Amino acid sequence: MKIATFNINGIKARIQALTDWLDEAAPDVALLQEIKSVDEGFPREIFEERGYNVETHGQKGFNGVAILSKLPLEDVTRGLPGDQGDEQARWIEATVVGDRAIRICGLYLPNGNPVPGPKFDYKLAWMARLEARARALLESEEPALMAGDYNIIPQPEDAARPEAWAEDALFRIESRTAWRRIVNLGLTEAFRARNQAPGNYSFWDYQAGAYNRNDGIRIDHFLMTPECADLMTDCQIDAHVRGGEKPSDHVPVWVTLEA
DNA sequence: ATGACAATCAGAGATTGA
Repeated sequence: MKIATFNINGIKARIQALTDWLDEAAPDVALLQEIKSVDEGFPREIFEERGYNVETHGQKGFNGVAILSKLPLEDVTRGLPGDQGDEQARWIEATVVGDRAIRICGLYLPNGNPVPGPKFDYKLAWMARLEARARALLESEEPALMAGDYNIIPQPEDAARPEAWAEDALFRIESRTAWRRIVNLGLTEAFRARNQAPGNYSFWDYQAGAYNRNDGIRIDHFLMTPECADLMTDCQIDAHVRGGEKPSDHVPVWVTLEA
C-alpha cells in the first residue's frame, strides 16, 4: 500500500499539478492539506473518475484537509479531539482497509507565526492535543500513522539555512520540544528512519528562486506506531514535483507498507 | 532592514502562509 501526504496549497489552483502527480505516482491513499475549499466546492468527481474515494474536511478560504483512497475508508472522523471550540479544519482520520486495516490521520499543523503571540500559543496547544491523540493510537497497539504538514523543522539538517529559521515558529525550541515529546512516545518518523542525508526538503518558498538553489526545509512528515513501522518498505520525497508547472510550494512525501 | 511569491475572497487590497 502506497500512502502519500501532499500540501497542495489550494485545490482550485492545483487540479492539473495534482492529477498529473496522481497519474504518475499512483498512490493508494493521498492525504491532502490546504485544500482552501469548503466541502461542497471540492471537485470530488475529478478524483472519483480516477477510482478514488473522497473524504473532505474543508472550510472557506484557508486550511482544509482531505483523504483520497482507492481502498475503502471506514470510521471517518473530522477534527482533532480536545477542543470543541476549535473551528479550523486541520484534521481528518479514517481506517483504510487493504490486506489489513491501517488507521490513517491526515493533519495540517498550525504555522504559529509570529512568535510570540496567539498564533504561536494555538500551535503549541494544538500540539498538546496531537500528543494526546498519539498516546491513544499507541495504546490501541494497531497499525496507525499520522501524516501531513507538521510545520516543524525537526533538526538543523532539515533546513538549508537553519540560522534563517532560528526565531521562526517552525524551528523554535518550544515547537521542536513538543515534536520530540510526541516522537519519543514511541513513534517512528518514516523518512529519517530510512535516510539520514541532509539536503532533503519538502517545501521551498516561491520567492527568490528557492527551489533552484535547493533552499528548502523538511516539514512534511509521517509518524507511525510500531505496528505500522514494522510494515514500512520505503519512504521517499517526490521533490521533482516542485519543478513542474504551477506547483504547490510543498511536494508529496510517501511511504509504502506491506499492507 | 525589507521585499521578493502565491492563493483566496472579492471584485482592491488585506490576509495568510512559511
